[in-house]
Amino acid sequence: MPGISGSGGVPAPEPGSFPVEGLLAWYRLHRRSLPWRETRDPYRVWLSEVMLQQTRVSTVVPYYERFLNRFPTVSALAAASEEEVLKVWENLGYYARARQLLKAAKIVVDTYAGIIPDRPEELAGLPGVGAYTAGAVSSIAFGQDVPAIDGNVRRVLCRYFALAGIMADKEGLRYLSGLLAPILPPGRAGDFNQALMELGAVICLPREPLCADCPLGENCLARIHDAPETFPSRREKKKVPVRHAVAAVIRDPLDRVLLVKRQHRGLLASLWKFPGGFAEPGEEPVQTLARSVRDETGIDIRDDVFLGTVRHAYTHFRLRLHVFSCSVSGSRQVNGSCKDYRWAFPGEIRDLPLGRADRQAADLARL
DNA sequence: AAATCGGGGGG
DNA sequence: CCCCCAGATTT
Repeated sequence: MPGISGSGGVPAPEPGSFPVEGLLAWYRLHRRSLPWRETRDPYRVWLSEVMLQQTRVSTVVPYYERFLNRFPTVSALAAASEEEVLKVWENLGYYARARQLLKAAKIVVDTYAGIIPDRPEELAGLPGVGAYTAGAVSSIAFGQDVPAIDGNVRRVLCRYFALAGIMADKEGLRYLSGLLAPILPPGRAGDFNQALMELGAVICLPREPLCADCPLGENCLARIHDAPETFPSRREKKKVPVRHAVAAVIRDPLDRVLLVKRQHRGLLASLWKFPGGFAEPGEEPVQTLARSVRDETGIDIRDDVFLGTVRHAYTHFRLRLHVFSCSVSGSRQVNGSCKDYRWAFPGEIRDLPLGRADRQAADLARL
């Protein structure tokens, strides 16, 4: 069991002392008005929770509106193509969410008769729905008495109960879940969960918590210890490497440009890209250009002109994408191993889903 | 348990 | 530059 740092003469926390009513009252008064709070439609709640995974509220709002405008119901989504969904998702990141959401929508339509299940165990069986999302949808849309522990809730609980450790692994989350179980107000778990998240988002901030305005007040053990910002403990930071890659804007005589579709798994899966790839150790960009384009497409290029370098930060590496314009030397026939490709006009490129870096490369090439 | 998977906003 | 965000999945 994860340790509780109840040293220093501070009494161990009593779950019974948790000011549930105070928190709920604060939430009723201060809750932000957000699009997904105007409804209890399970599809809309589900969509919001998936979009909000590792993504800020302010970022999600416009995507949420646009997505619902395009796919108003789970059956409308289930009938969509992956490329349509990815295009609407473009620049929101973590594109596996979009592909899994589409898969899950098809499952709901095909095996649940279009009815989104209400129990967390069944929800968690859907692609892209983990413990948090299952609890959130179940409690918010269906009023089930289950917890939903996201990063905000984890931080609030770690502080209130002065819990040592990171508490982000399965064991830690199970412990927090056990802590919440006796606190959850029956029939109001949806509001309670959202209240905890809202508190983490606007009061119990990671760096500088606004303790003076906190409805949990003097009961918070981290505040009593006078060190709320030290909970939960942080992961060690690993330094991220810089990786170099090239992108080839290859034009044909009709002024179309060659695009290839990425693999269905891995980074930016199923999005489109310009031909090219990562540099081998010690390789110069021009060499990378010729080699990676030939490897990927079978095409030999000529007349390469350097257009510029796009810098982009991913979670576990930083990218420097060197962009070149060029034309085909010899046959325009694309390799059989390159499954999905197309010669696209600039107008068509704008309608295909691209990652941020490739989109910037397109801008550099004035496409 | 650790790595992977995006992108943007704020300090 | 750094950090973190309504996490899930794979290795």
